[in-house]
Order: sequence, then C-alpha cells, then structure tokens
Amino acid sequence: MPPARRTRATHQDGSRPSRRTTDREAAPRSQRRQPPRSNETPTIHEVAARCGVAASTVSRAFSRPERVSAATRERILAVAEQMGYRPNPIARALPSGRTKTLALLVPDITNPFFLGLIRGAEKAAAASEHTLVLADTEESSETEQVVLERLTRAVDGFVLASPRMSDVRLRQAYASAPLVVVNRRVAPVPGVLIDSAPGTRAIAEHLASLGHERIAYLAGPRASWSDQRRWRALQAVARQRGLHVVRLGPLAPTVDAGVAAADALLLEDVTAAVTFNDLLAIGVLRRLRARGISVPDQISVAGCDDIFGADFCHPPLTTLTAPIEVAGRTAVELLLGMLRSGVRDRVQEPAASDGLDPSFAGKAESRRIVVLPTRLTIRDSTGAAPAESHPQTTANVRHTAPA
Amino acid sequence: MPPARRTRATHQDGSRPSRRTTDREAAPRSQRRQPPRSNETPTIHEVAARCGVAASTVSRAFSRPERVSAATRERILAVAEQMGYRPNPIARALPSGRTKTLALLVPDITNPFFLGLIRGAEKAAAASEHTLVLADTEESSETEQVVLERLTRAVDGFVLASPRMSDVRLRQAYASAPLVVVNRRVAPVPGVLIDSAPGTRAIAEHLASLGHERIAYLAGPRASWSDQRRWRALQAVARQRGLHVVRLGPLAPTVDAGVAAADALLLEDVTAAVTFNDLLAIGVLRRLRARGISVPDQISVAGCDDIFGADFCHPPLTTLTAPIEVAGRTAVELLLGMLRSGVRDRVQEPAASDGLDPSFAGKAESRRIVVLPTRLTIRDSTGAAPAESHPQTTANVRHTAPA
DNA sequence: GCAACTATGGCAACCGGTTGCCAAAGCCTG
DNA sequence: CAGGCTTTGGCAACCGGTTGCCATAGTTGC
Repeated sequence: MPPARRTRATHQDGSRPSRRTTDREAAPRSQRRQPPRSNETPTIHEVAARCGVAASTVSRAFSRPERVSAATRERILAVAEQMGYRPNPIARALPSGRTKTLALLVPDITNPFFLGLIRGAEKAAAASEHTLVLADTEESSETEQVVLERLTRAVDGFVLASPRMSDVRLRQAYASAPLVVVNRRVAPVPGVLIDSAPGTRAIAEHLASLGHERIAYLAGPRASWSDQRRWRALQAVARQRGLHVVRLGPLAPTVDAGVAAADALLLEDVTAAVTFNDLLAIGVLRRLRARGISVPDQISVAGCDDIFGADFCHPPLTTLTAPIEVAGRTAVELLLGMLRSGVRDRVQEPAASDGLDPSFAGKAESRRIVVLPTRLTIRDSTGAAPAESHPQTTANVRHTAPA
Repeated sequence: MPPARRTRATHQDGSRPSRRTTDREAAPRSQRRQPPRSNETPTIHEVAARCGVAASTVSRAFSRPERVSAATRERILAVAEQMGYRPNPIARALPSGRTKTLALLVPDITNPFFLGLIRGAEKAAAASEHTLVLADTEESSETEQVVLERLTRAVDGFVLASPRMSDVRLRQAYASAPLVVVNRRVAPVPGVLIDSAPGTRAIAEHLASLGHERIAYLAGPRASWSDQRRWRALQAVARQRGLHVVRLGPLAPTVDAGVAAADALLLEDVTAAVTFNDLLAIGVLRRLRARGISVPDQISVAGCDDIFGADFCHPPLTTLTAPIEVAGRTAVELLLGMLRSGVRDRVQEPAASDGLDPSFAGKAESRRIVVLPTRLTIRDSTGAAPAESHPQTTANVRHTAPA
C-alpha cells in the first residue's frame, strides 16, 4: 500500500515543508516549530505562539488551571476559544494511557437481549464521558480472543457479555486487561449476573400450579452460564414437586431455532415448554400457530428475558423479566469503578518498586459481583394444563395439522 | 482529581525511576532508554534492545518488511512474538492521524430500526478491520453536536443516522470531518437513502385497491427526512386516486406514542392508517386490540421499516420492508471509500502548497449518494375496507369499547 | 536591606511508534 | 581495483499533548 504510506509522508513533510533540519549542525532546538498551517484544527503550540507563552502553559491552563495565573489563563482560554482549539484525544491518551473508551463485546448483536445491554452500557458510558466501542464476537471464542487483543490498549477496559471463551482463557484475559463480565461466573473476574434461577423456579411453580406435570426445557448454547443455571433450577423444582422435565437442545438462541425446535417439542409427551430465551419461545409460538396448535390451550410456552417484542407477540409471552438494561449499566459502572480505584488486584509479581496502596484491594473487593434478580411476568402464553392426560394430548396434537 | 494526576506521574517517573537527567549537561542522547520494565507489554524499544537493532528497524520489520533484510526480519519477528509484543494502537495513531475507528451516531438506540443499522455498520467495519464506536444522540441536535466534537480526531469518520441537526450545521460538520449520512439528503454530503417514497405509494395503492378511501398518516419526528418523503408520496397518490388523507402528529417514533395516537386516530373518519414506522404501528395495534377493535376488519394498519417484531405481532404487520442492515453496511463502505481515496472535496481554501491530486474528486463523486429501495410486505394488518360507508364506521367503532 | 519563600512560567523529556535522510557495507561493472 | 549502484540499518525529528524540575520575579519577614 504505497499510496497510504505516501499520504502519511505528505502529512509529515509535504504539508509542513522545510520544517526538517539536516541535523549535523542542527538548528537550535527551540523555535523549530512552524507557523500555523491553514485549515486544520490548531494545536496547543499554535495557541501558545499566539499567546506568547510556552505550550506547557497552555496545557496547564486547561488541565491544571491553578498552576497558571488568572490573567494568563483567561488570555489563553480566550485565544484558544477564538482559534477553535480542541485537544487531540489521541495525543492526550498517549502519555496517560487512558483513552476514555470502553469496549462492549457481545456474542450476537442481532439478539435483542443484547440490545438492552448495549443500551444500558452506552448510557452509563456516556454519563461518565466515556466512549463505547461495540464489537460482535459471533458466538465464537476465537473472535472474542481476536477482538480482545486488537482492542487492548486502545480502550481502557472491557465488558464481556455472555462470553463463550473458557474459564482459563477468561482468567488470562482478566490478567492482561481490566474487564468485567456479564452472565458468567469465573473466580476472580468481577461481573454482573442476572440470576434467573429463582425466576426459573417461579416459572416451574407457576406451571405446576396450573396442573402441568410434564415440561420440556429448550436449552440454549452449551457455553452459556445462564442456561446451566436455568436447567438446574428446573430440575430442582421437578424433583421437589414430582414433575417430569426433559431437555431439548442445545439450540442456537434464535427465532429460527425455535421454529425448528417446535416440531421436536411436539414429539415429546409434555404440556408445557420453558425456553432458554424469548427468541426461542417466539419461534416456537410461530411454528405452533402455523401448525394450528393453540397456545396455551393445548400447550403452554414460557420464555426468558422479556425482550422487546415479548409483550406484543401472539399470544403475549409469559416470561422472566430480566433487568437487562440495568445489567449493562451496572457492568459499565463496575468497570469504571475498577479503573478509578486503579486496583487490578490480579497481582502477578508484586512489581517491586510499585507504590500501589494495597489496602485498596480489600475495599474494592466488596462489590465485585453484582447479582440482579428477575421476576416472573405472566401473560397469555401459559394457562391450565389440558384436561385429558398423557400421551393422548400430544398424539392428538401431532396429527392435527401435519405441517 | 489529584489522585488521577498522581497515577499519571507514577506512570512516567515512579515506574521508570532515574530515567530523567537534569539536562544542563544532559547525558548523551543515545542510551537514555531504560531496561525493560517487568510485567507490562513490551514496547518496540525493548524488542529492539533484545535484538540488538534500532527501534526503527523493528518498526519497519512490521510495517515495511521489504525494507529489512530477510535474516533481520525473521529474528525480530521471532523475538517480538516471544516477548508478546503488540503494537500500541494509540501510539500508531498519533503520527498517522488514523485510528481505524469509525463512529456511528443514532438518535435512539432503543429503536430496533437502528439496531439493524448498527448491525450492518458493525459488520462492515469489522470486515475492514475497523472498530465501531456507538453513540446515542437522544433525538437531540445538540447532543449530536457535542458527540461529534468529542469524537473528532478520535475516529477517522462518522456515520450519522437520521441526524436531527439543521442542514447548515450538517454542512459545517461535513466540512470539518469525513462523514456520511443515512436518510438525509443535504447537498454535498454523501449518504445512503432508503427511499420509501415509491414504497409508500405502493402502500397507498394497496389500500386503495382494497377499497379504502380515507386514510390517516401518523407522522414521525418533524426533523425526519423520511417522514417528509412519506407524507408527500401519500399526498401524491391521494390526489391521483381521489383519496382523502389526514395527517396526525408529529409523533415520537415509539410504541408508546402509537398507543396514545390510536385514540386520536379513532376520532378521524378513516378506514386505514399508515404510520411513520413500525413502532408506531405496533403501538396502534396494541391499543386497538385493547379497545376491542378488530384489525383489519374495522380498520387497516400499515407500518414502515419491517423491524424485528413486525412479523410476529398481532396481527402480523403489513409494512414497507427496508434494507436496514444493507443501509448500515453501505454507509460504512461509502465512508471507508472516502477515507481511502483521501478525497474530501470540501475544499475550503485550496491549501496552497498542498499536493492533493484534484483529479480524484470527480471520480469519487460518482457514488456519493446511494439510494436503496424498499418493498411492500403484505401481512394481515391490512384488509378490505369495511363495507358500510363513511362516518358510520368510525362512529360505531368509537363506542364499541370505551377503554 | 537582605534572606527566605512563593507564585508563575519555561524547558525538555516522555508516551510509543513512523519515516526522511544519511552512511556504511556489499555488489557489480569495466 | 576503482567507481558507482543497491541494500540495509541507524539517527533523530515528529505526531500533540503532559509534567517534573528549575529559574526568575515578586513577596514577605526581620
């Protein structure tokens, strides 16, 4: 790509011609700067020149006003304003190492669940004057790795939403960059958990009280922490109440997968289905409708998350309402907290002459894991279990409308 | 915020003690660098030291391999790999001015329409190894302004989705940063337009052919270019076919606004409603359902955009399917094209000694505006106009189910 | 009236790469 | 074997800010 290079060259030399000196007898190191270029936004040096002060003074007028006399400061600020000076964020980031940027990695932007997360994270980031970088990792741990690497040092920290990478890798990542995780629990890594276990239990009891005894669980991605939690919670209630639960999957957490899974669901001898998330539930609903099977009369369906759309699909979906947006916000706040306190307790080697106050670590520890509750939202997709019993129902159903 | 400052100081001096020299008899300018710090990721200088070459050689081994002999290059690459060297993107961005980052500004992340846009933009950015920064401007032209300013020079260019700022401001913005716009047409600013005018005409004709003669348009935000296009298209068909159209609004493009507008809609003597977007339509649907009014038997509703959810709401929504994701992708590609060609034809003053090839301008001009078509997707929310005539219908409707 | 102290501003190193230019070394050619 | 050309690598300036340290001027105290 020689042209690109060329551009760069132009930038440094072409557009500021004759600034360079041949150095063996170099010009005195002062007054090397050129007069302001036209056009482009001015630098601190140009402002300084116009004011007859040193660049450092201009810098201080902005970042440490008390170090500059009132008169000088006023003058500098006025001139800067008038010249339209804006500090260059890149240049500022270089010495400090802080970019005021955070990255949010999601497995699939398509999924409205993550939309809520993005929204919350963006709000929180904006509120503290940070910029949010968004990356889709395509449900792949490799992509997560690549993105993480590409963005390290370009952002101050990461929020990993439902990461798919292994625990080991996650710990490694945590060792090399400030990072919080959403919906994943891995030893020292701070995170936000939407705990759907109690909610899942509530769903199961809701169904049980409606007379359902045989329930299917449509499982999500194998690597999902939430999926495991939900399945376990379901099993626990089943044991306790003498229900029969079967697990179908793992499935991709998408509408299409739900559509496809609905047929498999009908082969099972169940009267209700609980799905890993709302997308699956919506897919199931759609397919059941297409096959002429009535929800909730013939079968009940409950989702999870309460995403956009769950309340206006048909029938409106009984689901577990998750504080998704809050989770996004909380994750960012947690991350910012870590950055502020400067504590990244993942001490590797104590870094000899490093003057970090170790007492901090304990305090910051307190809120390293935030657990957010869910609540059951009952709508119209769940109802009393069909009157007649076992294989009967599904056999009927199966032959009502073959496709 | 003295602590923050302190951190920074630590970074420069504390952690690399005694590097500084008091300068009046300065140490010889060479061998000023310190031995590698532990822990942190190594810099190019550390790699160079380990290899016994100059930093510049290491730099070239990466960015201009042909400038370094094969033997040296291999050695450097090996050592760098082994030390875990990663170029610092910030440092790289400083001289070049290029950050490989693009910003996408949307008026409201909440709106699933923009979700599609985000998705497309993210894909395209990732495909060309760029990072995407996301900002919500909260439907406010001031926020747009602020964000634009904050991000200038931190990103290489902007995609402004449905910007709310005035034409004048938009041109100014275009003069100071590479920028493309979505769904807005302002003289020299390149952009992607989803042209819903023909589609809106198609909707109107669809409704006309179903016997509808009186149609309401639920308008979107005043500053929306698309809104104007749609309203004009509707009026045009109305004139042509002798239909009667009324305009309600402007309304916020949200479900809630649709819910609220439904009641106003029922006061009008119409048999069909066309809404600015699907969110409004979904809101209307919901309210009509709550009031026991049957769609499409008593009134037909058509939306616009075909967002996530439009196909599984109840009844499934007749709408204008817009290539939203394509729009996002195209916008980013357009922007990248501008950046690559280096042409920003918004010549202000010809910049005297600036060696830009002016012949480029003409060529890049060719695809400065991309127009994307929409198509009508007929689902179940539109149907034949109710049999009996004018005020009759709505009068009936209005008193069926008071709330 | 002189020493000690403070407020203010400048100098230059530094963040971590990139690149123009130069020089030394290697390679031919005649 | 001398002179010219090509490779290869180093030097140092540069991107645009930030900040430790020093110098100077001004202030205060005794």
